Amino acid sequence: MRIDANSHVPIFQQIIAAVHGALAAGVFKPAEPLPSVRALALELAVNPNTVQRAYQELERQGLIAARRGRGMFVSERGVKSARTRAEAAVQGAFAQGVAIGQNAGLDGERIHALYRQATGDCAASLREDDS
Amino acid sequence: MRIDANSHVPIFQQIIAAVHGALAAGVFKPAEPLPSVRALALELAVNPNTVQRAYQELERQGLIAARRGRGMFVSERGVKSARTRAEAAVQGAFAQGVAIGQNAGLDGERIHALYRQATGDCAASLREDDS
DNA sequence: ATTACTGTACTAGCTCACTCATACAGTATG
DNA sequence: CATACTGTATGAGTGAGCTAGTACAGTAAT
Repeated sequence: MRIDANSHVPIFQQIIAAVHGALAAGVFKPAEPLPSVRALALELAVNPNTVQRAYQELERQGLIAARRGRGMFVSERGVKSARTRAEAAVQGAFAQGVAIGQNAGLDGERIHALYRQATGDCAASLREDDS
Repeated sequence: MRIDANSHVPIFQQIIAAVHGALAAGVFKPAEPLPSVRALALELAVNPNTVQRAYQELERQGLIAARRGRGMFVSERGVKSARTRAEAAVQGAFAQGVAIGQNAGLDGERIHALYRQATGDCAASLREDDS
């Protein structure tokens, strides 16, 4: 997991997004443990509380469950729920794009053309893997 | 023009977005004057400086031009530029959606299905259950 | 010149969010 | 119990960003 300290996106949100993706993609299976708060904090060179904040939000979303003294575990429906959330996020992004286009007076055909361009140009949006 | 004071989006950005949309949609024509800083501030019940900040950004983007003592005017290429910007924003939103989907391991077909849903359900972009 | 409108610059205050240090609480293992 | 690991709570510090008050500057009509 990589964190961009220079990003305008808060660290804890980057962690949330990373776990979201990992869960949805099947990197973590249900009932599997996640890295401990301190271990992940050490790896990312951030404060344990920052990781805790991310985990707390993920728990609130029902993706993971905390067992005091044991660790954080992927909840039973965590993987499925993460995928559902990912789909909702994708759909939300698309809907936002459509809304912007409609607000600017673009017709449906033009908007659809932009979608085609975006799908063909999606490799450009994967510039998340820094060195 | 309507401003949501309770929104987490800064007022000046809401103004920018509104003018963007109005320009792209043809509400304002080139060389036409925009509402004065103070008039718009009064209408929106905000500080003139907040409007000024929005106008300043719009001028930096080349959409409008200020004439001291006269007012703010839509620049010659303002409308066209606004439409270009809107299209870029739409495409960016689509690309982001695709990126999220791919990161979550969704295949192209599933992503495309979500796009279809979004086009039919664009009101869903006002969802905000998680941060 | 006066008046009333335009945009602009400077600065202060204020709020909010992120991050972190520290201390507390529970579990497993010897 | 002692140790070493887990997660959790609290409060402080810091910094950034938004907003607003006030004063300055240019234009135009009376």
